Amino acid sequence: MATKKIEPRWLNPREMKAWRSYIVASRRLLEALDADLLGHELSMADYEVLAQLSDAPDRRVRMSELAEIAMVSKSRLSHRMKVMEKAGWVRREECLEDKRGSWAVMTDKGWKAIVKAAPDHVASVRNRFVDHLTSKDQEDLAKIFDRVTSQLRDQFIDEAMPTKKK
Amino acid sequence: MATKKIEPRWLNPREMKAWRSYIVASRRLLEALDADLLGHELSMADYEVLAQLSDAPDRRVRMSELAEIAMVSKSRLSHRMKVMEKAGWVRREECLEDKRGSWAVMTDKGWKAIVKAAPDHVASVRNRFVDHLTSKDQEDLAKIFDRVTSQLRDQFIDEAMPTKKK
DNA sequence: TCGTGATAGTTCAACTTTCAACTAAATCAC
DNA sequence: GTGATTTAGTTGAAAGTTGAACTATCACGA
Repeated sequence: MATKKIEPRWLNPREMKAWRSYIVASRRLLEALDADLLGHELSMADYEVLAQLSDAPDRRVRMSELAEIAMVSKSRLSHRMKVMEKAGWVRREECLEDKRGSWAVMTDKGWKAIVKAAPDHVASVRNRFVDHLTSKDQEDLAKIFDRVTSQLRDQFIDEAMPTKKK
Repeated sequence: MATKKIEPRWLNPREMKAWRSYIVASRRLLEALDADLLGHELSMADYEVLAQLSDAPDRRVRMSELAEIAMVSKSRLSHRMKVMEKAGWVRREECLEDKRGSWAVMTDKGWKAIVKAAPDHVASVRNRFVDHLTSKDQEDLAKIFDRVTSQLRDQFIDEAMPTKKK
């Protein structure tokens, strides 16, 4: 790999400000949201898993897909499912269509847990974040971050297929 | 504690979109930035610690302050410092002014490591994030997230001192 | 100057996450 | 069909993180 030395383009003050404001707020925000969920014995990541599961048809999703939509690794999901299974919130069922696979299924107890946690979590998201944004802010923000996400996806595709050009 | 049952104010579609766009992009972004730093044997959190240390006068900061500005817990910092000390990037020195305390000091080797990592990290922050924002986006974003941070701080103060009103 | 409480920092144990190795089943190429 | 690859998911060990308990020191008031 040829390593041409390129003078780095440092961030100008405006760029730096945006980046730092974002990163600082994000860390503190996630921290606060996690703390707010503590009373329900949930982390943000576990909440996300349960929320996605509760949204799915019949409250059942294939493990791989759940990992994908809840944005956790398969391994991590596997471990967390074991814990949440012990808590009685979820259950795993074998998949008949694909015998390698399995279904993550939400139990009634899990449903009750997420239904109980959701109002507090939403209140927390409001208090800590959403209610401090104007409608315009919300729209701007969605636009910006959608752009960031789609760019990340494109870059990921590029990196995964280094032979394909562009 | 009186638990008055309040009908939760769910997020409307605009609010939900903003929140989800933000949370999805943030997770993916942090993931990508972390992956980009892997080549330098650094995580974002460790990078932050070293960056803050390298910015300090004489590249030395008291442990508590370093934990504060790098946004990690004291316990976590203590553990990471042990690792980074083993790597030869930092060193701890006893504090003469306050014998309970200690200084985190960056070594020459640590300085070289951060100087080597920084251009790649900045490029990564650009590629993944900053370069996809217009100047206006950057300004909007900084304003929004500064607001979020200061609100979080106010809430934290409120929670820490529940007797004080407002 | 004593004692009480706060602060600085580390450590231990419990828990969580990661990464690589693994099993088993599906799919593909010929 | 059959061998090679890919995919689904789990596991175990190593590494990382958390939170509480702990030591040592400092700071303050009586």
